[in-house]
Amino acid sequence: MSIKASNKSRLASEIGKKGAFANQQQEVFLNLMRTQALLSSAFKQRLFTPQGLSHEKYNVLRILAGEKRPMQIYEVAERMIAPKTDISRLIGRLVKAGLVARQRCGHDGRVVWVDLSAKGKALLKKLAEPIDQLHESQFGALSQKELETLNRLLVKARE
Amino acid sequence: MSIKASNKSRLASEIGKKGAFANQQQEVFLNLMRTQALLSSAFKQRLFTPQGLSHEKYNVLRILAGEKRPMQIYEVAERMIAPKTDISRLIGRLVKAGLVARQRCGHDGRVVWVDLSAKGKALLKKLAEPIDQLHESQFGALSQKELETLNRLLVKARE
DNA sequence: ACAGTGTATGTGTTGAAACATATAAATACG
DNA sequence: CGTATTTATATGTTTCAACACATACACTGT
Repeated sequence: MSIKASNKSRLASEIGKKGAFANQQQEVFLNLMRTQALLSSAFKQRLFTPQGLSHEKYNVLRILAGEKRPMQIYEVAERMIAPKTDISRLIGRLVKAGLVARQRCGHDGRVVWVDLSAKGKALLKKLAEPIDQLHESQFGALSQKELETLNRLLVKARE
Repeated sequence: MSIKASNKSRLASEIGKKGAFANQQQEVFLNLMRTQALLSSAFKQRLFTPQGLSHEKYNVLRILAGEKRPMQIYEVAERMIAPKTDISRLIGRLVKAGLVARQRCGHDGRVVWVDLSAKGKALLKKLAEPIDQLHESQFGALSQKELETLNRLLVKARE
């Protein structure tokens, strides 16, 4: 990447004030930010806020539901969309909302197990269909092939 | 989209617990969230936080720099990546940091003009090259054609 | 002129994000 | 064994975000 990068940068600076590549990359970056903001705010407004959820709260629930077992707090933190140092208080808020249960481990006094409560499971069940519908309304215009391409390029940009 | 959507939803529910389309769309959605979080946090950590900037502050500066003229506060708000109701305090923080100047309009007492200060311009100039480099490190692995495709699909998902 | 409506900006308040730092338990190691 | 280090969770503090609401001015029609 380094050679390629320096070539591009040099080329960019030859082309003009801001090179073609820099502009295109910036355009993709802004586009990514905008699309993420729009799609995620639709989730927040239509589904999460009405249920007293935030993106982060929902993500904890989703992770626990996917794992189908109690998890340690740090495991949940590792799987969050964005790295989360402040997980204890987030779990605390979910406990307060009655959506997860928190229990100290007997063997290892450091460990806290977290699991979905019945209320948490019920909420996820209630949200499942609306979530699919919202995804469909957001991505329905993209063909399966386009979705695969988008997936591939998004992963590539992360690496 | 509505017919297509309902077909897909029906098909999805025929396939199983969660249909193939719903899963693929969810995967793209999570992928988008993750990639956005990763790329934007790199900007924050490497470039913005060291300069006392946030994404939102930087975006105001970027918008003003692009426009090359004083703008009204609401105009800035409209162009932010995410809709911003709480713009006054954001501008206030930028004024406090000396990065923009705020001036009441004579004719229309409601209007406030905002413009980059010399310090704000200098900061943007200082950041320009590192920003291009970071973009290059983030998107350098994608060909120009791939960037075009990614752009197109991201826009399509917004519509 | 003036009441009503629309527009532009500001603020009060609550909750959450970020970051450093703290506690507390387990493990490693001499 | 006792001390250091690592691991797991919690908290203190500051800053920011969100939402509703408030102010302040301009315009419109009568």
